[in-house]
Amino acid sequence: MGNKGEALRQRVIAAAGELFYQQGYENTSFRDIASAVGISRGNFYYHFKSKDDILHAVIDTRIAGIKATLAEWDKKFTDPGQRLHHYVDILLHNQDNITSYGCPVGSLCTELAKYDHSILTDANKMFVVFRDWLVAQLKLIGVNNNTHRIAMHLISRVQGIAMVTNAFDDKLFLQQEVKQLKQWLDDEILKPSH
Amino acid sequence: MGNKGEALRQRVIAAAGELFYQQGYENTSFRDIASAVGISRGNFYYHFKSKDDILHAVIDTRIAGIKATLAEWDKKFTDPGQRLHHYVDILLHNQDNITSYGCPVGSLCTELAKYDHSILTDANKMFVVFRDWLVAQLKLIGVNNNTHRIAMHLISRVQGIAMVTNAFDDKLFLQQEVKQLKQWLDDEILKPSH
DNA sequence: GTCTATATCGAGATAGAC
DNA sequence: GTCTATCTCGATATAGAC
Repeated sequence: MGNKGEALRQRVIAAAGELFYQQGYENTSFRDIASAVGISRGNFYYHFKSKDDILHAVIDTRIAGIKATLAEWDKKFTDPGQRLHHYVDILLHNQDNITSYGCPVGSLCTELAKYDHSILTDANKMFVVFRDWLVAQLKLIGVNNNTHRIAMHLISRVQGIAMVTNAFDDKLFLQQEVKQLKQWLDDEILKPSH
Repeated sequence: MGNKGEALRQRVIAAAGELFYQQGYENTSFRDIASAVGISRGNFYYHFKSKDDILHAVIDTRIAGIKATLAEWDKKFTDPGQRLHHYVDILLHNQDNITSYGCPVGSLCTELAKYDHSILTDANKMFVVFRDWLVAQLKLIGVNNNTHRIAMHLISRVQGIAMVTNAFDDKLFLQQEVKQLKQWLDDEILKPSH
C-alpha cells in the first residue's frame, strides 16, 4: 500500500480540517492548504478528486475522531453522569478556540446550511454521533423518558454557548454558562427529586 | 434629495439582506443581487463603494429594524414579562426560515467570525440591541441581580435552538424547545419562589 | 443614474513532464 | 507521486458611453 501517499493524504486532511475550522470551508483555498502542508496545488488531485472530496474526508476523519474520543471517555469514566459532565466540559477545555472560531461542528453546519444540503447531511452526522452517545448515557443513568429530547437539548445548550461566546468574543460568558449548565445537569437530570 | 436613487439603494439593501441570510455573505455575488433587484452589476458602484459597504448598510438597516420592532413591542405589551415571552416567540414566528437558514443574526456573526473581525464587531451590535432591551425588561420586572447575565443566557438559549433546528432541519425540535424555554422563563425569572 | 464593456484577480481543476 | 504550467470560470471592481 502507498504509505507515503497515504501519510500525505492524512496530513492534507489534518491541515484542511484545521483551516476549515479557523477560516471556514469556502474561504479556505487550495493555496492555503498547500502552503500549510508544503506541497503544490496540482498534487491535491492525485489524492482527492475535488474540494468537496477533501471536505468529505475531513468530516469522515472528524467522525472517527469523535467516536474514538467517546470510546476513551467510556473507558476513563465509569459513571455515566460523570461522562455527561465531561461532555459539557469540552467547552471549557476548548475555550480559546471556541472564543476565536466557535464550535467546529456547529459552525461548519451553519456554513453548509447556506448552500449545500447534501454535505450538510454528512456534517450533521457528527452531531448524531454525540447525540446517540448522550442518549446511551442517559439510559445508563436510568432515565427512561425523553432521552432523545434531553440529548438534543444538551447539544442545543452547548451550541448556544459556543455561538454566543464566539460572537461576543467573551470567554467569561462561556465559563459562567458552563457552570450553570452543569448545575442544571445535576439538578434536573442526575438527581431528580420530583 | 435623489428619491429615485435612494429608493433603489433601499431595494438593493433589502434584496442583499435577504440573500445574505439565505445564501451567506461570501456566497452571494453581485450577480445574485443584481438579478434579484433587476439592475446591472455596474450600477452598484454608484450607490455603494464595495461589497463590504453593502454589508454595512444591511447591518445598519437591520439594527434600525430591530429597534423599531422592539419599540413596537414596548407599545403593544405593557407587561415586561409578556415582552420576554414575545422575544422567545420570535423563534416560533420565524420557524420556517430558521429551519431553512438559521437565525439571521447568529449565522451572519458565525460567518464573519471566520474571516473579518472588524465587521463582526458591527454585526454583533444587532445582538447588543436585543441584549440591552432584555436587560431593561428584567429590571422592569424587579430583577436586580445578574440582569446582564440572564439576558445573555436568554440569547444563548435562543441561538442554540436556532442553530440546532437548522442543522437538523427539525422544526419539531424548535417547537418543543420554545415551550420548555418559556416554562423556564416563568419558573426561574418571572415567578421566583426562592 | 444606469448601462455595457472591460480590467484584474484568484479560485478550482487539468495536462503532462519528471 | 509530485511537480510546473496552464485552462477556464466567476468574482469584485473600474471606465466610460448614454
